Amino acid sequence: MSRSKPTIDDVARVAGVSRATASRVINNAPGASGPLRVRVQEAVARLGYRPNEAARALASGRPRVVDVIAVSCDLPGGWLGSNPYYGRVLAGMMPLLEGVGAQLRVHALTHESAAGALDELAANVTLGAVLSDITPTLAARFHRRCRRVVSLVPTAATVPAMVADNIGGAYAAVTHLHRLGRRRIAAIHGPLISTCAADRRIGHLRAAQQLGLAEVSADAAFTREGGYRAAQRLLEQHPDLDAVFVACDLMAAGVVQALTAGGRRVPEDVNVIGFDDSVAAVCANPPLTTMRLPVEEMAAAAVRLLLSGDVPPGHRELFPAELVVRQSTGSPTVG
Amino acid sequence: MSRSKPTIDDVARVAGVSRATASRVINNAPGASGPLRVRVQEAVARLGYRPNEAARALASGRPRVVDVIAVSCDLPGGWLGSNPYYGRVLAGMMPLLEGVGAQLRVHALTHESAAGALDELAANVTLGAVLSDITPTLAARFHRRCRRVVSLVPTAATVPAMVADNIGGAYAAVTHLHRLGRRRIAAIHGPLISTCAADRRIGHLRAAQQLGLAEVSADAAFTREGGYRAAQRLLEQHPDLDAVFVACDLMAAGVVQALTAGGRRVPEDVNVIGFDDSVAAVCANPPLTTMRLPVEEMAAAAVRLLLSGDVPPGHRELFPAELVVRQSTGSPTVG
DNA sequence: GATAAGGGCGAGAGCGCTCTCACGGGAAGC
DNA sequence: GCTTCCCGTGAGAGCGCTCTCGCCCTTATC
Repeated sequence: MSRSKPTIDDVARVAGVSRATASRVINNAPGASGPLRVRVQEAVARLGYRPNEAARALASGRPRVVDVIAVSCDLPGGWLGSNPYYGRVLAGMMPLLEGVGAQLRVHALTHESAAGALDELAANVTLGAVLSDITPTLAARFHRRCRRVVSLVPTAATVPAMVADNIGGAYAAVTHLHRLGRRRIAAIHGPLISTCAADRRIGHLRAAQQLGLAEVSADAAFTREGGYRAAQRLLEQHPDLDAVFVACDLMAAGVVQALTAGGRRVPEDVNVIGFDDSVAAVCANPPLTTMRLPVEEMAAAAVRLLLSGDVPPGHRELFPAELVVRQSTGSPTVG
Repeated sequence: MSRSKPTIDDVARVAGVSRATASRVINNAPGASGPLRVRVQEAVARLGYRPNEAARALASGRPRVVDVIAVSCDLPGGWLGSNPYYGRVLAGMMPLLEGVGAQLRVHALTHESAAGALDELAANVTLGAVLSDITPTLAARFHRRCRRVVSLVPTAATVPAMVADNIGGAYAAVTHLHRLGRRRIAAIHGPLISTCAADRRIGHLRAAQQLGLAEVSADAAFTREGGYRAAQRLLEQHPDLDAVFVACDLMAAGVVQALTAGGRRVPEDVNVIGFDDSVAAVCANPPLTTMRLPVEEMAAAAVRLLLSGDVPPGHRELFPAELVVRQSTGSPTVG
């Protein structure tokens, strides 16, 4: 049937060679040469042959797929739509995968469905999985079932991870505000379930203690609304605050809005510093000073480790957070 | 070997049934019943059996995978990291795919590599492909090679599409500004290569003509920087403008910043209206009035069509853009 | 000139699963 | 009590590919 897609057998027949030789040529493997190579290539071109991924995966036992897994609190995929952070993860992986002809599969799970779904996923991991958001317990469980996995957030010690220096970043952020002469520095932290948020909290507390600052803080979800409301609360309780350290840019954008709405000028009256350097930081007005996380680099490093085939348990690389100064802390820098 | 993963044969042996029956139970297919069902399920649980996706895909001839394809101008994946729009596409598809146990594969292509890569992809499309960003030519080519495809942007007429009413939305946006009493309305359009941008331009021009407005506009890339610079240019040439229609929120966030930097108050001096209702719109300060596109719904509708199995060429559904009023056009609404 | 060594090539056995088909036994119909 | 039908079950043939073998022909070695 000319209707159905050509298979490698068709190619072999047309080229007048065996299926094995056709396979060798198609995969650029040694052991076939000269005129046969050309004949096979011609046949491929003539038939418009494209290898079937599924068959290739089954026969070789190692499909070329990297899975990205995020466990979020709410709707499956809710995070992807609202938090620009995750886009950077995918963006960082893409060029590398492109290079080796691997594919990217995205899985968004809710906490309820996570346990079962993760087992299912673990059984079908091929090149490897990247955990972009997950709790330590679930990560450890996943790692127990599948070794080819790298986490992008701090988790159990055994799980290989490419993690940002959240503690150091938060510490540096608070220190920066202090250096600018701010003394009544409040903090808005993320949800406790997030290990990133927990680390940023630690960094903040450490800095506050060392600098002798009062520990003024509020908790919020990693959303703009969360930041907005937390800032309102903070403003009520501490109307004289002169700086806010916010654990995520999305929240920080809300904080700036709340401050403006509350009659404060940013940065003149109150300095704001965010975290992540996501699109929310540059879209805020004024643009946010923030701690840039090399998310793309971390994601790329995770993929590189997975592609290397050797993912030692406990392997951990720490990526520094870098201060990006924009206008929300008083710099004249303009985008 | 207890080392290697259990197969369906192992399950069948342990359960004391045939492979066929095991398959029936595992897939919830009719034709197996009573005690056998239980025995198979017990065996599955005991062995920790998980079906192999690749084998399943090969044998059934229809792997459960939906591909999302975007062709961007720059780096592979660059768009994903910088434009929150695409996250919404993925988020919209996720719940539906979850429901049917299908997977989501993401492909980010550059214009150079697109042609060849698209052919490759078209040959391996299974449940279907969603084109989230592509030129009409490439879309038509893809559709010629693979019918199971839906575009989320306006393309060639033959390609099935779930598209937003970009023309009507832009028209409504400009009309809204006019209704607020604004008369010196400028526009910032997106790149010509984007059909969405082209349609929004048409809508703007149509409204400008009907309302008797001067056609003041600038072009920019769909980025915050692009919006910022275009606004600066516009402000130089037309310092008296009192409103700006911007073809995308990301640009609009930059526009607000440029206006603020140029000493204009938003919304008092200049009204700004964006497009998309992305995270950039709510992060901007003041939050942006914008034309909300039901991106998630469009993406979901695309998936639903693909899952239905019947994707008639030329099929097209138009999704209305909805005005979301926030502060950048003077409303007192606060997030 | 005989034997060893090497490399190109094809035959064929799976990879783990789905699905068709044929079989057999119990219920229904006469 | 015999035929007919139906439904639960198992045997087995692939799905399209990779990869191991072993064959055979060529080249190197003594």
